[in-house]
Amino acid sequence: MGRAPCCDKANVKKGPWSPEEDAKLKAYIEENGTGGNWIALPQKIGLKRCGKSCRLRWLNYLRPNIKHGGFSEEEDDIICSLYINIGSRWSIIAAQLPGRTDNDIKNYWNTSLKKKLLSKQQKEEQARRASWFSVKQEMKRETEEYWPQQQPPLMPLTSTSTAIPHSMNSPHPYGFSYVEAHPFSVLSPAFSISPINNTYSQVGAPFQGLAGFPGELIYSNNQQIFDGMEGFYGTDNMVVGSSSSAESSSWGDIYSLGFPQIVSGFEACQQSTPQVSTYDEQHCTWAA
DNA sequence: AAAGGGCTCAACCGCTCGCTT
DNA sequence: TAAGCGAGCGGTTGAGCCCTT
Repeated sequence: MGRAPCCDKANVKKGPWSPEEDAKLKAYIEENGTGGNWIALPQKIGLKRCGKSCRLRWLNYLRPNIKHGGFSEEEDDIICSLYINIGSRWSIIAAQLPGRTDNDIKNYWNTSLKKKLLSKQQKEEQARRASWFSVKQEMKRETEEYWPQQQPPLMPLTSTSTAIPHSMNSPHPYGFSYVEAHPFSVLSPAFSISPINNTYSQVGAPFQGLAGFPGELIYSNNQQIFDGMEGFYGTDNMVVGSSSSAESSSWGDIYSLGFPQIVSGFEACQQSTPQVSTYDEQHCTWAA
């Protein structure tokens, strides 16, 4: 058996509110308050409306000090920042913006702000890729110059690799990880370079690099990959590895603009059994 | 001037949460 | 403890407006 309806649907008016209805509702609430019972309220004032509809009308339109439209740059920044950190929790976001309703912010985000943010991120990502490309070339040069012949073939520096900045709580907060984006099903090795200390390490046994070559060698398990993204987007709430909710798919939309290979790769990775590459010292090769 | 496609935003729907009995 | 109920929330819809052709 389904849930009982909150009101008699047959005798309830729907659609836009008339000025008379607005006036009745506003006058009553200003004089008596809601009484903590929205369901009973329309009957008390003779409105053929659902209690939920009255509540919505009051909260989103009739309530004093409501601001409509004309969002400022500062408000945009607050909304974007909160959305990135907590997702579509509109009521929480609205609580940070006096005079704004959750419905208003939700509409504004869906119609304007999302597009604005995404285009901004695309531009920033283009600029970032351009600057990281030169760093990658420098790394390749240094690798070829310093790395001894007998060492493992550490990092296939190819056109598909991607650089990701570290988070502030990373051991090397000002460095970045270098991730081979494809294929993700075979977890590819990755570099993580730090200007802070000049040592190499790797997941599993420590790896002794050459003195003076700054960085560390890691393998791209999920944690390492998303360590960089976490710092980049300023969130520590992101649950990596859980993509079943609608919320996380919207996160994917945002993230994919910044790191399209990583998001698509991560999704592919989730669907496959993770494999860890190991180095065969005898044959000087990596094997999955 | 008219058509139609896109956009905005008020309102609805259905779900979850928390309180009460 | 479980069921019932209302409040609150986020997703979605659709009427009306605006802009382009």
